[in-house]
Amino acid sequence: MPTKWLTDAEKEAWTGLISLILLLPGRLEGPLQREAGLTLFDYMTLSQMSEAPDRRLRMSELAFLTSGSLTRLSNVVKRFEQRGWVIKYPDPSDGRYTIAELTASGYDKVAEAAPLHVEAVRLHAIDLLSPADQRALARIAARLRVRPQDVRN
Amino acid sequence: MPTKWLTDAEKEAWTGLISLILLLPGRLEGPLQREAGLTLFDYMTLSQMSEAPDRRLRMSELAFLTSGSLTRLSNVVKRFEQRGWVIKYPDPSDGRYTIAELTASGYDKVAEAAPLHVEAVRLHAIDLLSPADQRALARIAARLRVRPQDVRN
DNA sequence: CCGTTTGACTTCATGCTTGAACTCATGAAC
DNA sequence: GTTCATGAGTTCAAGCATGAAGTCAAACGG
Repeated sequence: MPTKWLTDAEKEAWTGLISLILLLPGRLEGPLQREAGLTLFDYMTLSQMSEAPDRRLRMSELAFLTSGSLTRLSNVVKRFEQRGWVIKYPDPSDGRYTIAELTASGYDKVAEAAPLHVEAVRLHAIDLLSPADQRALARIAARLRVRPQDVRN
Repeated sequence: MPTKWLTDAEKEAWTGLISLILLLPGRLEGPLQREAGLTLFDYMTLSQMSEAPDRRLRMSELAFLTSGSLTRLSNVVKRFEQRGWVIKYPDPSDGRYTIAELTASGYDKVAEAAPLHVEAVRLHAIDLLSPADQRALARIAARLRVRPQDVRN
């Protein structure tokens, strides 16, 4: 079964997408890493917790919201727990779930890191795009977030 | 100097971009990793070499083309060399540069991996987007590739 | 009840990535 | 010429990510 190759237009979208994927993580993570000692994924995790009701979420919901695997999240939250930013406990209503809750110290950390992140996002992305580009980007991302069925990975 | 926060429209572009960055690498890398033992960055590196004149490039050009750091590239190319996919030698015209050249065996490897990659790109990206989306994506990526000055990282 | 299944985590070994600190070739300054 | 400065590339240690295999709690079937 020969795979259908890409047309020129598709190829341009492809190269663009790949370069975004390879380039932006480093650019967006740099300031967070240097000045707050956080990875981008760390920041997104803390940020999602800080916006949740009572600043807590089930691990599996958090994994979904951060687009990460449960394995990855488990490791990250373990490190947070060791630094005192998060506490973990079984969900009282169903012991199969684990709840991760942001501590006051964890909240302080997000608040410290947020301006660094916003500034980096402006510098490397938002401020380089027109409003129409921004709408297109949001639309494109929404379409790609939907994962096709029949996929293992 | 307080950082300017994001408007709602900017925030949607931002969340979209972040989710792309966190989600797509894993999806695009899965098939390559499972069936060819390559990372996405590995594949892009081999692919760039295979398309270059005489299938060879200076390390620093290759780093630029793959959007990677020289450190990263050096490690990756060292592994390629050990597997016999690449040979390295100093540029005869200027000993400060190092040239990395794809071997026949390395070319075979790219040829083997290419259909896996194209299929994954179709499944997870291209085929989910309209032609207008594809044009927008290429345009957006082109704008973001331009790195702002005054940046360390 | 008791075994089985399901799904939510956790752990661990392995491999990759990163920044800091090197080495080395060349061109420039004196 | 000798010393410096520059920039390419490498190495190393530390930390992070991943998939496979494990644990454990609740639901389900008989």
